[in-house]
Amino acid sequence: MDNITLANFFHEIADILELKEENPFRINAYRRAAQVLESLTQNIEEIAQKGKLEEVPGIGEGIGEKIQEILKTGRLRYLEELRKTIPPGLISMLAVPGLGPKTILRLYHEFGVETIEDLERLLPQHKICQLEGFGERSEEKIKEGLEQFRRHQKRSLLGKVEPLALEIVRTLEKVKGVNRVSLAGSLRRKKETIGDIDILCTSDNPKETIAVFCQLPQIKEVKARGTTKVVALSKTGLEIDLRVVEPEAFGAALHYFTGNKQHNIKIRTMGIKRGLKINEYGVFKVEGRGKEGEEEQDKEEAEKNRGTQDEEKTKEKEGEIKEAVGENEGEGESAAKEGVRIGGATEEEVFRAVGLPYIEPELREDRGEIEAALEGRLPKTINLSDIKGDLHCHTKYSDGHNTIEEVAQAGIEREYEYLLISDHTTTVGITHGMDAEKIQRQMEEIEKVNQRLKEKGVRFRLLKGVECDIKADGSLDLPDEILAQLDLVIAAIHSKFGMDQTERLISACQNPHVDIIAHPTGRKLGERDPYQVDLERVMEVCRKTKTALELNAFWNRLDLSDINCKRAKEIGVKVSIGTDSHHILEMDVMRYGVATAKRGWLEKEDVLNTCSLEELLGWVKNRKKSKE
DNA sequence: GCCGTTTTCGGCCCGACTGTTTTCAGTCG
Repeated sequence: MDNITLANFFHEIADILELKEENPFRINAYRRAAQVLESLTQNIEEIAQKGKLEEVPGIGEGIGEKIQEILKTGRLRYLEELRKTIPPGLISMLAVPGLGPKTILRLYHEFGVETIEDLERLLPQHKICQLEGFGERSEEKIKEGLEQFRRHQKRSLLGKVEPLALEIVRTLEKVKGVNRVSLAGSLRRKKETIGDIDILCTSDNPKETIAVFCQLPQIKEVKARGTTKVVALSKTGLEIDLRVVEPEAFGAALHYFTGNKQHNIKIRTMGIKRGLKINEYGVFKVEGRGKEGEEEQDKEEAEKNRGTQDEEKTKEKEGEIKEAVGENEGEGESAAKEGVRIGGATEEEVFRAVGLPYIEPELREDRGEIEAALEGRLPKTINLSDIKGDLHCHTKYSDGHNTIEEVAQAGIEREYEYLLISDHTTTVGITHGMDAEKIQRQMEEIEKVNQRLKEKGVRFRLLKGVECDIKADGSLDLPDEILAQLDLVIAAIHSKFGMDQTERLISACQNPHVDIIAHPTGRKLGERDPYQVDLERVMEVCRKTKTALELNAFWNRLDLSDINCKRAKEIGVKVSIGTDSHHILEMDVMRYGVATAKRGWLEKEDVLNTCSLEELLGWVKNRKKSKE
């Protein structure tokens, strides 16, 4: 059983327990176990076989036993019992923005609302606003939440969201009084899918900045607006959060809003052990923290309530507190800023405060980066500037838009040393791909272009290649004698996605001419799940045959995924980053590939196309020899 | 349910904003 399927058992338990208003820490334990399972590079089944389940952080005795049961029987009795205790539709309602367990349960008990459809039918009757504790606005908010849910059931893809986000960042940078602007959240971590856009800035005039932001042409509607924070909806229906912070808190806020949640919790917990309080306002030394500190906690409580308490009642208390924290703090922020500030202007200061070196945003997923940082074994991850060429490009010879000459020019503009022309073969019918005759013609044209560039003294070379289809029986779509003439051969699956692809991919790897397997799992984000394949076995064959696996940089694929990249590295398989571009403008998606490689902990030497041209051709030669 | 340089028991990150009520609960990130 794969880790994701297993993780879903625990997500479901957490969802149900949430609706049953169980102990939140217990819920979080299940949630955390699910997340840990999702980010493990090793198959949990192997770990279980070695009896090492409980060595996995977040998995203890209870969850360990449940995993064993699932692996053994494919079922979990505990979950099956749990399911009987609540109507199944309630779980899906948790996904509606603004609806939490309390509201869902209330609506269920008052009106028998069991599904999202029930809720949609109830809304026009205007009964919700008559409930105690609810009003016109609450009902309106539920309606808006439902609309947002319907519109945006799926998370958005990185490559679709990033351009809009950068456009807003650039606009904000020009606003008077704004000093620094940065993306935060999953967008900054370059996660393959994005829930919302988080933007952070510093400003001389926060009020004015917030006012300007709310008027931006990209904004359709403002959902919430305070003195430091705005929640808005873009015209594309995506949520955009803006936070305005003070310059001395920029690093702390950037770290905090970049996440992810588990990473933050670990950092803050490390802070607590050092007598520090870490929040979005900075790093603070708190006297008495880490010990009993009851007095401190009382004070904290009082502080928390300060901004909201009745002025008359708290006058006396307030006098004391103001003395303790200083007069000039903003309302409601004083509690957060309690203690002596020891850092927070930069993210480095936050990490340093807990004894860590800087950790890149792409690594902040609580996948062992904090432990690695502590032990001084953080990877020196790959950067876009390390990429020496694109190893997957299409031209007019199949379904690409540009000529060979144009593609070469685009490669030169990106300061590449080389670029692999890799058009489809004929089996991929709709692409009008290449047969043996057509590819001969293409090779001749590539030679001519290379010759012209050489004469002009341009240090750039087009490589002759192909994206050869792997047929259902594992054979390739071009004869070996043709493949032998090419500089590099990519092989990929484009049909019969229903079958198990393990043997099909393995036989392709074993062909002496195949250098790279493209988009190895066939997934299309938000469209198509990965096909059935035992990637572990394929990777093992790749290691033996020295075949590289592609990280397809196109944002709707990003295949290999970050976690699979990490696994490839562990097994010792090279990763080749290719854009699969069908238009020269698409060649810039390389940055999403590099970001995903970073998220997979890949270093320069793990990636094939960080090699110079000579090294690359040497690698091919050496690989061919070892396959013979 | 997990975990331990604060503990094998008793903690578990921390704050903003909204709506409805007037002191706080709910939700979100």
